[in-house]
Parts: sequence; C-alpha cells; structure tokens
Amino acid sequence: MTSVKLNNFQDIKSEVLGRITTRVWPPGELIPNEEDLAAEFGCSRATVNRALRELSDNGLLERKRKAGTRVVLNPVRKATLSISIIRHDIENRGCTYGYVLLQREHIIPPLVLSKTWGVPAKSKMLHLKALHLSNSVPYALENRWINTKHIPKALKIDFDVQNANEWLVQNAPFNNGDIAFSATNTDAKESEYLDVAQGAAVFVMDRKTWHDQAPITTVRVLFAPGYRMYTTI
Amino acid sequence: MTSVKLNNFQDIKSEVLGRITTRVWPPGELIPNEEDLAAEFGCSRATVNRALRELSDNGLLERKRKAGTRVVLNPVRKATLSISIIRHDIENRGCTYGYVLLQREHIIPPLVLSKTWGVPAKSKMLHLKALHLSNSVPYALENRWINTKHIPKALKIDFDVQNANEWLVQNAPFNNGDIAFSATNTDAKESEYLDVAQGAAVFVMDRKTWHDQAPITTVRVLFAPGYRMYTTI
DNA sequence: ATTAGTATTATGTATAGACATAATAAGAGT
DNA sequence: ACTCTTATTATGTCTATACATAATACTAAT
Repeated sequence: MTSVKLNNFQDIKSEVLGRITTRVWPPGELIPNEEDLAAEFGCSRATVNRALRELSDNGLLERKRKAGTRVVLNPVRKATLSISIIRHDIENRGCTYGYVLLQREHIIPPLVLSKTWGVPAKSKMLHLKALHLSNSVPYALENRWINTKHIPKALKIDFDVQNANEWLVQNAPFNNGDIAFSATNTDAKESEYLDVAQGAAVFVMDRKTWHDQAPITTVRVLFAPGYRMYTTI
Repeated sequence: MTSVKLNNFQDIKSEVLGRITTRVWPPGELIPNEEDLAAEFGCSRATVNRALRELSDNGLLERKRKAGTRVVLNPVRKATLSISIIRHDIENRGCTYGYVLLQREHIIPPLVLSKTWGVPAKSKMLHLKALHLSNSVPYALENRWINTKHIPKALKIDFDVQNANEWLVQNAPFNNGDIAFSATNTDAKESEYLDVAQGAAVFVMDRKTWHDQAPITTVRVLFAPGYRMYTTI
C-alpha cells in the first residue's frame, strides 16, 4: 500500500527490508518480480535490481533465474570485518605503537608447512617472530613464515627496523587468502612474550595468502588477553 | 597495453585488480577516470563504475567525487563471514545436532545489561542457558537474554524443545546488531558443561541485536575447544 | 585579503531498451 | 514412458544518456 514514489535504490532496499522484517514477506516466500516491483515503486527495473542484488549479497534474499526472488528461510547474516594492519588498530585507539623482532631465521620449515603449501620439503623459508606493543605493553605475538622462493627480496630486508606485516603489504601483493580465528591457551614461551600467566586464553588469527597459485606468507597472531574483534550486521 | 576488449564488469574487476597487485597502479596512485577506462576497455562507463565500486567495497580502491579513484595506501582487506545458525554448522559437517536447555528463568537482569540496553532496571528479562551438541558431544554453550518487553511471546514458548536461536530468527526479526569475538578461559561451571578441563581456552561470540531502537536479544556463545571460524579474503 | 558566488570535474545514480543466460515448463518425436 | 527440442520466464548484465552531488578551483564583489 505504499503509493509513495521511491526514487533511489537505498529507499527500495529499506522498504524491502521492512517488508521482510515485518513479515509482509515471510521467510521462504517468493516476492514479486523486478518488473512488478518497479511498477509499484515507480522506478526502473535496474533500480529494483540493484536493491535486491545488494540484499541478496547481504544474505537476506535468494535469487534464481526464472525461479524468482525469495526471502531466505534461515537468514545467514553476513558480517564484514576489516583485517587491518596491527599498527593502525593500535594508533586508532590513540596508543603508541611499538615493534620488536624476537627471532629471524632462514630454515627448512616443519613438514606440515611445506606439505600444505606444496613446496619442496627441503627448501628454506624465512621464519620471523615479532611482538607488537601498544604503549609498550605486549599487544600481539606474531609467528610468520615467508616464502622466499617467491619473494627473495625479503631475505635482504632488515626486519628489525621494518615491520614484516607492513613490508609485505607494500611489496608482496596477494590476490587471495584465507583466515581462521580460534582460541588457545598460551604455552610457556608465548605467555612469557605476552607477559601473561601461562595457559591464559588468547585470541588467535591464522592467515595464509597467495598470489595466484604461489604462496606468499602464513602468519599466526596471538592477541593479548582482552582483545576483541568487532563487527556489525 | 591491453587492447583486448573487456565486455563485462568481472573481467574489468580482475584486470584492475591485476594492475593493482602488479603495481602498474601502486598504492596511493590515482587511476584514470571512469570515462577514460571505459574508452580503453571498450565498454560503457556504467560497467567500469560497477567494477570499481565493487573493488572499493572490497577495500582496495578509494573513490571520491571530483577527486577521482585511487589505490588504497594501506589495503584494509575486508573479509565477509557468515554468521549461521549453529545447527547448520553442525549438520553441514555431517554430524547430528543435539540441543539441551540447561536453565530458564524470568528475572531481573544484572545492572550492566539493563544499563547498556536502556531498559528500566527493575524490568524482568528471559534468561536462557543451553548447550548445542554435535554427535552428542558438547559443541557450544549459549547464554542468552531476551527482551520480553519487546517479545512477550517468548515467555510462552517451551524452549526445552524449541531452540531459542532458531525461534528468534523466525519470530523476532532484527535489522541491526553487533558482534564481538574474543577468547576466554572457562570457569568451573562452563568447563563442566562443555566437558573440558577448567581454564581451557574457548572461542567466544557476543552478539546483540536490535529492531530499530528496540533491543531484541543478547547472547554469549562459548565454542568448545578446537572451534575455528573460517573466512577468505 | 576575505568572502560569496560560480564553474568545473569525477563519481553516484536513474532510465529505457536490449540481449544473454539459467532454470523450468511444454510439446514433439521415437 | 522416455528423450530431445523448443518456448517461456525472471534474473543478469550492457549501453547510451541524463541529471544529481560532493569536492575543488576559479572569479567577482565587498
């Protein structure tokens, strides 16, 4: 019964969202097709298309050619989270960032790693351990492997002064990667570095990145207790 | 030098992505405007616009009217993660889902909660504790508060047989919410429910949802050790 | 010089029309 | 019945054009 003319896709998005949440169009229901909605809203089909496409991207609608658009039965809400550079996280909170390289070695990695990356078992990789500090307090402990076969330049960089994370971002672009988040109890060494009691629960991020098929780097970051990763739906 | 005609926005996206990653357009650089790119790629401006808009949504480009489009200096990669219903997570792995209600009470919540939600301090809320099982093994422990002022129906539901998560999804729609992920050591009770050693590190999700301004529910879920949340960049 | 007003520019979005494509339904042939 | 072909339908996308809007640069008036 909205005879109001909706002129932009944002308005249409929220109108449609409203009908979903107020169950005018309940879960599983087939909604009118784009042409009909365009007629109802007094706009073009392209505008309706964009609104519905974005809602579909957000996981609220399911769209299939010929079959039409229906409200998702079990809305799998999609949240986007920004994986930023640790220094930015810290500085955005008004704290001063600090960085310490704990360890650097060019060695043959554990078999698990060369296996999962599909690189020869005997080829060396660059292994770095570093600590990120916020106001001189341990913030995150980073354990990184760099594929020097693909990024030989990395061997010449002095990671004592240059943060590996930031150097890689600038010098070793990647186009795909995967991330896993989990929790773990710190072992003796980790708790020492992070200055917490052994066994303290810490938030963990494991990330692997590739450029096309070539592995770039894999990193495991343990965030000091109290760390929270936020997002909105 | 690509004299190949790119006819769809996907091709243009990957071409532009390629130029970013191979540093033809290095971080911080201003790239040609949409019209010029359209001419180069032999397509219309609308097509270029969509490609660039999506790359901007992914956090790779920064676009400003009049100023133009430039490659982001510190690419804050954006990962989208799907917050699904726990039962789906379990069933998707081919396991059988189980659910046990541990506790149900209609009580005045802790002051912190009524404060952050802006509800009267003396008004009761529905408090539920439940355990999600995968193949009869504890998978996640859920601690939930439901705003019965806004969802009075919830008081009449038998959450012994009906999973609160799923009932709410179907009956109490929300249009915004926020989520935080963290890690914590289990206390005595939690470790008992999850059948793990006390102090075990567990992955935690805290979620609050609203419908417009009205708070719907807040839930804290502790996932049994070993849980990992995945996403890709 | 400072301010107010105007022009310029690149992105943001809408529109009408066209064709492509996936999924389904209907019909024809064996 | 069964398979193959042919419509039909709704979404997916492209095009050309138009105007809106934010941010900047330029210009005239005080």
